[in-house]
Amino acid sequence: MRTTVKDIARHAGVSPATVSLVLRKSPLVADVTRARIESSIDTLGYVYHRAAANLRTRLTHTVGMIVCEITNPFYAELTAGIDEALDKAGWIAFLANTDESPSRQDRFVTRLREQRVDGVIIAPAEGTRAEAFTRWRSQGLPVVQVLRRVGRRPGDHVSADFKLGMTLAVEHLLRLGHRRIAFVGGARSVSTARDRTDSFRAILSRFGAPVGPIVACLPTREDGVRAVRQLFAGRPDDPTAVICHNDLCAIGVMLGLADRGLAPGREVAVIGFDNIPEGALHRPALTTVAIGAREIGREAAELLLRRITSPEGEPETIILPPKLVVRASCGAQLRR
Amino acid sequence: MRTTVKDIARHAGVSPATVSLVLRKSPLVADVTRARIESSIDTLGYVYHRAAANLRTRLTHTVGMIVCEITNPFYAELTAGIDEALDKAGWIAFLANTDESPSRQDRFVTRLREQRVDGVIIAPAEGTRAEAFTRWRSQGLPVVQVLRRVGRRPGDHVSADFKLGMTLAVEHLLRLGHRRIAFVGGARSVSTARDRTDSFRAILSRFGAPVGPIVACLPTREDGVRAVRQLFAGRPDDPTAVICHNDLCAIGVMLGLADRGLAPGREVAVIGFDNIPEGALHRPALTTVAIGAREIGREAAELLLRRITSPEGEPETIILPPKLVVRASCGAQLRR
DNA sequence: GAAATGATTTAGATCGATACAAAACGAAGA
DNA sequence: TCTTCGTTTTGTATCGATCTAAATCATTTC
Repeated sequence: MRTTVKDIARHAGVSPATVSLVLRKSPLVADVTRARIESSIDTLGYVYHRAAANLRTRLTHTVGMIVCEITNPFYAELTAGIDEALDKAGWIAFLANTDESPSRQDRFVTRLREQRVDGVIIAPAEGTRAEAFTRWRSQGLPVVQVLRRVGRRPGDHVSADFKLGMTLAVEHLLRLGHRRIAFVGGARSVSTARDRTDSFRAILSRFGAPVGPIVACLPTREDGVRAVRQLFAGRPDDPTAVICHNDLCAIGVMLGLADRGLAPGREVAVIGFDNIPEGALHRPALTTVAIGAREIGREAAELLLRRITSPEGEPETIILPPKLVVRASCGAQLRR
Repeated sequence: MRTTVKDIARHAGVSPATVSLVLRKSPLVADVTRARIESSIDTLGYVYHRAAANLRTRLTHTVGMIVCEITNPFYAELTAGIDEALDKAGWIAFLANTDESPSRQDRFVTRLREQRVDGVIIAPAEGTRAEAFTRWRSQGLPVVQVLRRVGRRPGDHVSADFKLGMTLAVEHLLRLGHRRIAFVGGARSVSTARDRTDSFRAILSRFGAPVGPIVACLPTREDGVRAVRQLFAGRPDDPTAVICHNDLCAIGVMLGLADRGLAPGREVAVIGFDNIPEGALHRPALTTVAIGAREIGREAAELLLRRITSPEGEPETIILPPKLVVRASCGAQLRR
């Protein structure tokens, strides 16, 4: 039998209502009474039963965190950022890893709503339909999208400026003299992939440079290795530089190049996106467009908490600027 | 105003009690009635309020998952395994990332107990005191430790047989003819580190081989690089093989060796622990003692669910056998 | 046709806290 | 001494489901 507010009340010789006031740190209670009750709480080893309280207050102080792929270091970092910000505010998050399955994602959202989470942060699984978001919103569930964006309707969203990131990467390569620049990672049906592909094309054309080949690639090291085989034929018009959807493929591409006897960073420039720790220590060290995953996580958590306290506020879109981190894989040091 | 059991009861022309029976899939309800109620549930768009139900049933169908370092790919994989098994059983987990801080860990446990989780899976932060576990257990909170083990008291625990793993690694190197084998990753005050260091010593002595130097190293790539500087002096009695606490340091060691002009896999053999994806694609590919992180996660989740249903059962210790995955970094292919 | 049986359904208390309105108290002022 | 007023405390209904024991109801049996 667990100790409850009633037990404490009896022990301290007051009413349950007063105990409740103390628990909620209300200023109404006299100091002597408060002290007495607090000592009762200690001696009885009471544990606050938030779920019971929630029944009346309608706030559970919990949120859901739905991630498409927790084993990707980038998303691991994102969840760490979310967790950090929530912890600071005294909240806590359910984690659900969808592994890119929209049906798992649906199931999780249902489960989270049953638990009455106050809101959800979601990096949508590939194939999520915009309809899902309008449904959740119509059910009064605050939802913040991170990174990927589904649908056109305004909604809370935290991401990075991938267009700017791509501009930085392309400009950098053009400045280094590259004219045959390829993009690896095109075809996926998520906004973050489309953003990058589109702006890759747009920026190259804007600079009057030829738009190099675009090769589909999953965001994995393995598929990066594979993409190299598709991209390099050993002909004189092979690309001299490759921009990759993310660091995982970039690392794959570097491995694939090395397998083919092409030295990344010397014979072919490689640039990734994300700036995962692994890239900094790879040889050659990976030049990359740094997307602050932890920071995006923090911002998303803070935005969600704002939205929960004011559900009727204007939707916010927070786009953080990326930074180009120049290391060895783009050959910049070399040409100096 | 949310729809409740009462609303459904009114709509279907029955009592709330009957609706509750339908929600719990009780066989007591007549088929016609059940159908009618289910259609009411659909038309009213009812969402089950699990938290309210929990108040009576004492089971929340939630667990806590406390991880010491979510950004380590190994632990990311572990959480994916836990999440997978819980999902299958219809449960869901809170995630808390302690970043190796025992005080954060304490705070999280308190918060989880307030949420009345039915149990906790924990990879304890470095510096966790055994007293914490006895406290939690005395409070009736089922706790399963994963990997690291704190204290000597019997308790539920899922891990891998690191001693066996170390044996496999050492035997392999001895068979390849190595006599000067070093261990990188000694000093941390967690059981998984002690296990490895101790059995490193024990096994080498058992085989009558000299026990090479043991160098402290954090489980990061960076510190692996640093350890190399400490270990290799360019003298003839430098080690010819290095076994590392985990794959992250092993990769660091390989990078450090390359920086020094020593080819890992040819001039120095390197073996890690964990088998994270990154290692398979590193060049040279990393030979490693594979610890099935996802599987350990699944086992831990299943064990916790068992413990929750029978709190008085005997504590279980599940130790999964590791496997040596031979790739290029140990030079095995070379010597054939 | 009454009694017994089994299948369904339900009233009402309950889980553990909070919200609200009202009560008790003590000090100050008339 | 009696009001009045501000401070503190409390009784009771409530959140949304479940549990228990008891009430209906439809059959079957004698």
